[in-house]
Amino acid sequence: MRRAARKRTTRQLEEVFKALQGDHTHPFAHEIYRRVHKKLRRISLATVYRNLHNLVEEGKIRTLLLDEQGARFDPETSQHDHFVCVRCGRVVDLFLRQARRIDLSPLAKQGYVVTTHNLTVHGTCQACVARRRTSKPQRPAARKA
Amino acid sequence: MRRAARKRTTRQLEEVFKALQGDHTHPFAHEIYRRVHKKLRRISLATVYRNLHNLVEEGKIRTLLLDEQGARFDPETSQHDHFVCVRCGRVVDLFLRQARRIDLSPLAKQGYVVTTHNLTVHGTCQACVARRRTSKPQRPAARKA
DNA sequence: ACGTTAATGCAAGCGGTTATCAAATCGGCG
DNA sequence: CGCCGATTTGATAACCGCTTGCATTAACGT
Repeated sequence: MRRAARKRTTRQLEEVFKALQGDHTHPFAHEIYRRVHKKLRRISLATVYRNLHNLVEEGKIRTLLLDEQGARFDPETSQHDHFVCVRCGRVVDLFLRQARRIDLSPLAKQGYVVTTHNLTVHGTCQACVARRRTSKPQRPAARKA
Repeated sequence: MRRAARKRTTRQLEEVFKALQGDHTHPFAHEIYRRVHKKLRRISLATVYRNLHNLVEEGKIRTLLLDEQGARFDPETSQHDHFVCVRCGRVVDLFLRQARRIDLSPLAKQGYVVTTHNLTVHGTCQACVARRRTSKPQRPAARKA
């Protein structure tokens, strides 16, 4: 269903946006709800979702679909990539110089119109490597895309 | 929940595997169910999911999480990338020579252990470009990761 | 301030996926 | 080859993340 453009700026929208500012943890909607709920006790999860979508539509934040756990949200809208730790689920921003050099011109020559591209790297983060043989995965190790 | 390794080979498993052989459309589970159901009229969707997971675990097929529509399955297990058409939802295999040159050694130097990486390109496919101004998107245009 | 109408909060609903469990079936063994 | 225990299946309910319908609340142009 097509969503109409936002027309008003509500306290709820502002708080959802603020909850993501300066955040680098790529939280899920329920975590953003948790944060905003501290300020606006009566806000509902549906409103958080609606405002997240509004912000995405306006290009103020981005949606990340990195694993089967659901959508994450990222206030960093510039082109960058992500590393997903398959043990703890942590997501880290990557700014790989080389990755930006991916040559998509063969696609253009075939008639494709490219709008975006995403690179996601899966593996084990430093912290989880360190405790690799001493503990179990933090999450039901995400199957990767 | 941890899944035990498969111990028996059933007709259902074989048909699920065969339904994907030679397929390049990256179907969803329900489409695979539809195909297998023609051969095994009594098979249930749950069995299709179970056997898809078995095959993924054994490395015979791959799971693709490309958009919010759910998991797709791919019999091509060698390293390759994907193009997703945001208008019609079609997924095309990409074998980009340049993409394979992505240098992930900076990650290794920081202590990350890289197991896989996926590049997904979003845009409009040739067919959809051709009819761009004459028709509407085939699907509720997928938000991209 | 007022009124219009968008946005919210709540709860029900939805779609993909997974769990439950009795019944069917696989396959090793006699 | 048929038996029997263990695995897998089929049917269905449950689950989980997310969305939607609707009555109520609140932006904001006037």
